[in-house]
Amino acid sequence: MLISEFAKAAELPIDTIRFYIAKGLLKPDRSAKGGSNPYQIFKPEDVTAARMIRLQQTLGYSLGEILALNEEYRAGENSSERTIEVLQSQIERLEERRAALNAALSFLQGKVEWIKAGKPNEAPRLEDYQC
Amino acid sequence: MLISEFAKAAELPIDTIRFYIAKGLLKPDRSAKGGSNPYQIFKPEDVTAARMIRLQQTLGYSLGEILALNEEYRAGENSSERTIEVLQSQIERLEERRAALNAALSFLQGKVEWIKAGKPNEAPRLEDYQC
DNA sequence: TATAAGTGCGGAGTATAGTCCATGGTCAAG
DNA sequence: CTTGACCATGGACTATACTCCGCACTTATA
Repeated sequence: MLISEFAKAAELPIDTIRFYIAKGLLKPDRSAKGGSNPYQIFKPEDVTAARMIRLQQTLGYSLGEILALNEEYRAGENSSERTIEVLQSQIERLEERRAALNAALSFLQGKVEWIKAGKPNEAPRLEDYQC
Repeated sequence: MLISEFAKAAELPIDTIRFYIAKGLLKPDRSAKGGSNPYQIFKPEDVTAARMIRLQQTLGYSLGEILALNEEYRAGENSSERTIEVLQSQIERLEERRAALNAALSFLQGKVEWIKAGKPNEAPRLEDYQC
């Protein structure tokens, strides 16, 4: 897969892909086909990797953190215990984020209920939700 | 409340507070006490507003979006129907975000299970989760 | 072999979100 | 009335994450 095809598959601009390559987040093969090809070749796994990067971004990680997490993950790949540790720490961080998100949702839903009920005395207060 | 006290209450650097004021995200009173005071005066509600901004940030909104959302909210404050519409759209966006987050969690937890189970043939694939 | 389309690379430019600093004004205590 | 702590403003600076541009090279097609 050449970069333009990969860009379509990953739904990312080519420039962004090159930026990720420069940052070390993506590592397409160079010179496949016996060294005659000067272009970067992408595998289907790279599409998954790109999707993972975007997912991690929406979860609030910077590209630097994503690189560190993914390298940490790769480093622990030969030890299942270490891999599980890495995954668990990522899961914990996501669970914290989910808790904050749920608190925000409760807060907003509480506001809706409060308005629908004809504004009884007390409006929901942000401080009452652990956001 | 003067800015240094507010900074402690909101747990934000003074410079960041000033930055938010410049962006229109916070609007402390100017010249309270009969115009004799040239300083910005913060109310407890401003602390709540600051917390809300940080919460919205962790949920992935940019300061520009937060400003727009909050102004939209204020604009609809005289109409409870409009207010509910605004809140509902914010709630929907948060629910989408929660769905993506839950998908990511399932994916990571699936990976842990897969490793713990001694790596049966199929690893969980990101594409199987709507992230 | 010309020509268009695609690729790689370096470097400049942009947007966002702060962060730091110098200057100068204000205020309360001594 | 001076001193020290606090405050406001403008402008410069930083980091992150792109985004765009120009140039040179490659490859497929006519």
